[in-house]
Amino acid sequence: MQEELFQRVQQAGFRLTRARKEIVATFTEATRPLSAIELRLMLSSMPNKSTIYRELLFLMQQGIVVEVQLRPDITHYELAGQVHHHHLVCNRCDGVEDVVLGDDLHQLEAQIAIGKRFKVERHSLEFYGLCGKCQTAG
Amino acid sequence: MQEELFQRVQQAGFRLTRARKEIVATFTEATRPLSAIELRLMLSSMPNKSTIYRELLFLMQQGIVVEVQLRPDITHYELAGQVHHHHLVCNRCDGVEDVVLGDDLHQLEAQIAIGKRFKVERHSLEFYGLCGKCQTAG
DNA sequence: TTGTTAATGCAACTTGGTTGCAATAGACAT
DNA sequence: ATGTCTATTGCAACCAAGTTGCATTAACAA
Repeated sequence: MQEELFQRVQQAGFRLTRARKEIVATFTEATRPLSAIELRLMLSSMPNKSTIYRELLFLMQQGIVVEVQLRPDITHYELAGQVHHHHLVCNRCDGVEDVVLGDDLHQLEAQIAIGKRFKVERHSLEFYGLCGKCQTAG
Repeated sequence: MQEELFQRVQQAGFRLTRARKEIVATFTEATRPLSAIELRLMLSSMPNKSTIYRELLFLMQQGIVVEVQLRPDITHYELAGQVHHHHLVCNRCDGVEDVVLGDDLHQLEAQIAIGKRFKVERHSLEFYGLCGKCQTAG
């Protein structure tokens, strides 16, 4: 899984550094989007913050991770190429869950293209509320 | 229109200051969401930036404006209580247009509440792409 | 007009993120 | 193994959006 990504990076002429490998590994194991700061704390080598940001940029350019904007002021990142999905963000514990929705949104996009003359390239859809745990936790 | 909002503020025991009036007026006239910085530049009194941020917080607490997150790192604000709508954000000129969608999303929310035990409080949906002008402008 | 205190300006601060540059370390050839 | 080349790193200084403490100002009621 990560091996494939490692190869891809190397075949594109880039190096497989310790930080890079650790970051890719962390994303492939993560079950939710991570912020740059969270990510840094999860790495045993604890690279400099500029390394983290540069690496995230690099991985985005390589199409390995994508940005997701879950909160104002904090950009999160997740592995690219997953099944197209959206996020359930708990307003209490900040937990994030994925949802896979039907293709209604693609129909919507088509309608918008026609009705508004706006060519949709991507959309972002986030649901905010209370996860099961936080609903019962008073 | 703004008069109603002015009264609401005053009846809640708060003052109708120059900045506050100008900000409310600017939002009622705006045809798109505004960032704090844009807003400040639009005000003839050019208040201090802390005033702007404090005022936006105040207006949110009063339920007069709401946040919308159109871009990473910049929070936009628009008048609350409008017909529920979403945004078409042009990736080229940064222009923003509104769309009013059917109630499919509310059905989705209901389904999520049941299927995922997640109680949706609000959602945010933004479409990013090219507006009509930018599609033809090469 | 005056007193009370909400609201403002200012300056210093916080935080997420960026940048220039010298030092380091992958990958490849020897 | 060793050296060379240059991608990548660390560091320190920076930037921009947004926040905060505090003294000053100005709504508004009396």
